[in-house]
Amino acid sequence: MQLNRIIANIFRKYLKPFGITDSQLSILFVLAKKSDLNQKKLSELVVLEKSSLNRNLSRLENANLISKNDFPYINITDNGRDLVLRITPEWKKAMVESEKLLQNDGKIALEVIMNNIKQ
Amino acid sequence: MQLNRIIANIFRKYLKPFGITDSQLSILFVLAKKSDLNQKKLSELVVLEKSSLNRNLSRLENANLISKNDFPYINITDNGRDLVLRITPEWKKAMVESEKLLQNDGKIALEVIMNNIKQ
DNA sequence: TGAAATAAGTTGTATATACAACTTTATGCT
DNA sequence: AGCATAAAGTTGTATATACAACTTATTTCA
Repeated sequence: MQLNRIIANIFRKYLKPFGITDSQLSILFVLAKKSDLNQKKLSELVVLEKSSLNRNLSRLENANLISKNDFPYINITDNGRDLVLRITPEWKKAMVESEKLLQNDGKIALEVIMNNIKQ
Repeated sequence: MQLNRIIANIFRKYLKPFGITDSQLSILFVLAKKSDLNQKKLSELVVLEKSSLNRNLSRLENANLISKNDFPYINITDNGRDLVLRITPEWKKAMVESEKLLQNDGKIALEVIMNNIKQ
């Protein structure tokens, strides 16, 4: 559980300059790939309770990163796509830093999965 | 990051009947091993910001699981040791469930993110 | 087609966390 | 010893989350 907090702190550090949280970035990543998802589907994809998702969507809408205009479907805005592009390098840095930590704690199952995906 | 939430939810589910959070359990685990730690040391061991630790200690003290009597050192109470013994089986269940999820769903969730990065 | 039932979306509330500011305690130095 | 400085501990504040209750939208079926 400590690892959860450590990794969360790492991501927070890298994402703070963009005024966005890791949950919100996850949402943008998904929306960048798929359009016309409703909140139910989105909440399953990003594994956020529906009320938490709903509030994150409000924040993202206020920041003009997503649009609720075509209810009930949620779509990313051009602004949102632009942010995803700009933020990805920082996100990668957070990943690298997290992976280093995970490797140090070799007993953690997470590491196995991360390595698998890295191929 | 989704994995963080999934795992946190699993632990919350198993620990809820005991009225304790995963952070608080981490603290008890450490205190069961080592005595006479001050808050500074403890916060490093459990990787909790000092104010978060401080508030968790207040909660644990209210529940009579730890004692602040020999300031500045924190010690677990007999009550606390007893809880650790009773809670450990449930904690293990949470670990098993977490590991299963990591193997089944974690990979898929991470692939979604990795695909977004490739673009 | 329209009412009942179900699902999706939103809001209310409590809790946990981090950062920053503040207070208290400990340390160092003359 | 006593003052200044640093460290540890506490409190103030904002944010994110989950669960529960509530509202709105959709589906089902007679």
